[in-house]
Amino acid sequence: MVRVPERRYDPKSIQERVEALWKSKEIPKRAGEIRKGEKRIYFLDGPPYVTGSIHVGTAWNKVLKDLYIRYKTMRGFWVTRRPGFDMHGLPIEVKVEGELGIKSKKEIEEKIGVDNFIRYCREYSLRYMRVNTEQFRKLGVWMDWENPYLPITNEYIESAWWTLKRAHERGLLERGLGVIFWCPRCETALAEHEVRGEYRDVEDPSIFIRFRVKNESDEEEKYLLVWTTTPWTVPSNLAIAVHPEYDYAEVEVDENGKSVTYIVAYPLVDKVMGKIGRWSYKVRRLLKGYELEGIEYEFPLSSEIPFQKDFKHKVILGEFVTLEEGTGLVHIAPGFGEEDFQVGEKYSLPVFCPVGPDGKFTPDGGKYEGMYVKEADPVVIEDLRRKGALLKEETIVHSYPHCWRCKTPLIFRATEQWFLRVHKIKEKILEENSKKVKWVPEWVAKRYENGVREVGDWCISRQRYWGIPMPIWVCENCNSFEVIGSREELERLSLGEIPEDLHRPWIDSVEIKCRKCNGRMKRVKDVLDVWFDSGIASWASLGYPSRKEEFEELWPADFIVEGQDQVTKWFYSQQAVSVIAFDTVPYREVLMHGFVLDPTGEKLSKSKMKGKKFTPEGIIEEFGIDAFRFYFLWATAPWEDPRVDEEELGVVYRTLNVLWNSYYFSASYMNLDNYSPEKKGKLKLEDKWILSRINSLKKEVTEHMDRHEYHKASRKIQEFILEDLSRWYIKLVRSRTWIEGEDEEKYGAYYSLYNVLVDLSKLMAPFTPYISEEIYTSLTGRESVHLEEWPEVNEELIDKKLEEEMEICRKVVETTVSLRQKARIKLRWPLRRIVILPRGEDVIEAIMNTSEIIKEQSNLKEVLIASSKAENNSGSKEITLELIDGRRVFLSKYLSEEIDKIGTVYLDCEIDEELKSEAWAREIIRRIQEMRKQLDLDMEERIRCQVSAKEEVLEMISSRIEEISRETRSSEIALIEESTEISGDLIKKWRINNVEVTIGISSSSEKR
RNA sequence: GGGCCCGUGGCUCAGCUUGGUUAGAGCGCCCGCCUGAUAAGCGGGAGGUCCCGGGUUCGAAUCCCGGCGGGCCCA
Repeated sequence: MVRVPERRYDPKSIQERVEALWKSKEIPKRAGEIRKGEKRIYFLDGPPYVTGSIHVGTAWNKVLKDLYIRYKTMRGFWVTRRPGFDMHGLPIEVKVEGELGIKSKKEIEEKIGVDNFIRYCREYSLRYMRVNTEQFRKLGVWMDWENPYLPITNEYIESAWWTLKRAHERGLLERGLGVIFWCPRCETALAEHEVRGEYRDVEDPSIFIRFRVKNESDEEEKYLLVWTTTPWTVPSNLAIAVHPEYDYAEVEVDENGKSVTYIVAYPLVDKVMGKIGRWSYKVRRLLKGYELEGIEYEFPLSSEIPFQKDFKHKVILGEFVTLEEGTGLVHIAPGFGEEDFQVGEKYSLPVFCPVGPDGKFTPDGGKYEGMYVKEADPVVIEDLRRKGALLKEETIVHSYPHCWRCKTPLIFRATEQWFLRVHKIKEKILEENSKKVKWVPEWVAKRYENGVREVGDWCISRQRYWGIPMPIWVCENCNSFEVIGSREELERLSLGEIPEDLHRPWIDSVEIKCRKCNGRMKRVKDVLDVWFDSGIASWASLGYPSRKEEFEELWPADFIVEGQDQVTKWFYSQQAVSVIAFDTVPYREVLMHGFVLDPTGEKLSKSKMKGKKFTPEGIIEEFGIDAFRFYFLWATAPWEDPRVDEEELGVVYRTLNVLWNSYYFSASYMNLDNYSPEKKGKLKLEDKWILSRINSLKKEVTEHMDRHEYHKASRKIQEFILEDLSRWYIKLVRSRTWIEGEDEEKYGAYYSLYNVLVDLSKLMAPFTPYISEEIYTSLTGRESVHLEEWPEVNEELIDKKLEEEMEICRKVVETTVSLRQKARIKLRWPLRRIVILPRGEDVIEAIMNTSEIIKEQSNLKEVLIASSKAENNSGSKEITLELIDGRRVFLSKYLSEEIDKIGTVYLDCEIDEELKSEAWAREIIRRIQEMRKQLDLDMEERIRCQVSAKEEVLEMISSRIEEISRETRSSEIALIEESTEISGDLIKKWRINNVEVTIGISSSSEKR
């Protein structure tokens, strides 16, 4: 039997009840297992980083995943629902440093101890993993929270080792000196992708300096002009690069009576000479860049830097030189710039790098020893000024990379690192990707390909602690190295015991014997880039290669979904390592989602709109979990950027409220009549219509779901709830639900409502798991909607013609009601008729089929169809219409309106005595009902009424006493002369159409 | 600077693929209505340079080109 629901939509109470049900019956667990043995879908969760609380964007991300898992499960698939977390790396280290109150890497080793530090990191990451898990749970996300994959386990670490060994075996792992991003605070290398998105505007010095060309007579002063924004790199300058094919000019200037020549790229002459304040100048001659090659120049800081004293500085050639900024001559410091390094290699320049890991000048830095690079800037500038080399000093605001966690401006620095030689497999990545991966939306594929073409080799080593230790052992003696692929392999080669935990510092003490020279091999101190952790997730989370079965059954992943920032990150890192390990890509379909914006359209993280309001908890507190979920799935296409909008959240809430009201309405009457859904009763036109509509809806929603058009699916659902179910169908069947006793037509309505609500709760289950569960279980008495199958479309019930006819019917009713409004005749007042002059045959048929509905909904006595307008009466207040049955109808007082594609509606506005009396009866009934409500009477309770008004009114209603009693459940209605005192539990004076009416009602003890 | 996406009433968005009625909803505003789903619901009205400028076309919000503004990514 159908239970009576709570009167009001109260998300919190629904959530509590439903949670309790899920818990007691272990529904989430069973939903995960219910499809065991069916076709599998390998869904792979992109691991969120476990710092602090989740934000709205993270919440949306998980809701999208949950929606997919629930939907596919309902469709009959056995979906993997294992969550993952990213737990290693700098972000955690930085947080832990904060908690421990330390500021540098040195303090970790000296004050805290690496072993303690690692324990803290583990504890911290597990703590936040639990925090985040709770937050995800509270979104109704059903993943296997008991069993997440964690990259800090030995099994996962071994998986990474195996992958790295594969890379080595295939010649894709190399040790090399390279100039890379370096964070002087964290004292570690950073990879390109860690720097992406971390550019921000900063103010830096911008200086023009001159280097005097050697071997010229004292008379002739000739200078090479250079521009830089990093003065601290000037002490390390070893060369100046020019583009071989560009034109360079020798520009002559008079300086204090002396002729001085500057060499500048010809197209930049005006700009540069202006910049350095040499307004009057002559271009003496033009040279090609290659003609400048080999020119020696004097280095102004050679007395400050011992290394520079005897070094011969020369002009070299480089294709990378551009004319976009500067002078067209580029200052080269091979220790501090990527291009500098590469061109330096070509010219066999030494990699002079007098800056330590902490960003301070080393003893090689001579005068600058001990200074932090940024502190050295003004000192260098001053020195250059003193030597007459500085021509212009100003500052510029430009975008400059920062450390993604501690926000320190990065420097470039030459160090020895380990690289994955991605450039060797780029083509393979792109080829496999285009062959095997489906991108949603399609255009992301283009974005992805552009991104992959841009990437360079991947520096995977980090000079830190909390990470997967690189499984590389280097011989102290011969410098050869060995890559270890598993714990078992390490055990075989080790000279001692292997620690239980494979993390630093314990693993560092393991030594192995060199195969080449029998020397001792020690592990490199580095840990792996944390992006490597997540990159291998598709197999590491399955325990491969330690465990093989799951991998063989599931891999590659069928579906992943992440934010647009992951296009060149996780979407890429996965493909890169997968091609290294398996020669192919690790997933088949990928949905990219957007970024949540604040109400002003700004990125949430940048948002000034702080406070609880825009946290997931804040929104859920106010609107409930279902509204939160539905809102984000409804507001925009997944791949677009939704703005958090309180009003729109309110709209979604109201939609769910209307659904609840519709359900309450249905369930309370079904309960009253002890209805059971086997009783199909007799289906009327509107019943067939709503059953057709729900089946059409199932079809549409399914199609949208399969295309990941969740916004379209949810909008269709919303439209159905509001337009079809609540605003139309329930209005139509209301009167049938009031019938007492056994009634076939009433059961027809119940049957339709029941089936519609059951199907609807299934369609909505992935979107709004709580309200769907509540509706489904209390209607059906079954265990859970989340153990059910996705509703199948019953094609036989779809009647498109009927749906179209109902559309016409609704338009006619709408128009009639609108005409009433113009005529200022309330809907409560019955009118004689409308006449419709239709556009076509289909309209005639539609109107004939739905005329009962039109009559009832527009409160009319008859609906007539005309074939034509009679002549001569256009423009006048009267009209004569030819009806299709040959009769004629004359309207003396009417209003009309044309409906697009349907025809013209004429509303007869004439009110005769009979209509008037009926109208008055309705007015009185309405007031009595209102008073019953005020007395909070039971629906069944009977009353006694007294009505007093002027005689004219009493007369009008006297013939309708029976009708009034029936509608108001009155055992007695007394009409009382005006000015006579009346009695009752409640007495009220009403003004009806400007007439005073007094009504008194009392509850009569006798019941039905 | 480059790639991709977006730009439609005050606000949030449909429509654009495949050019063709008078450009639609919702929210908000104003005015009404209905009501035993009722601390809800419904209707009507006002409100638009469809970002700007060119082009193609009989006809452009829609297709093409060039700008401007926003988002993500890359430099």
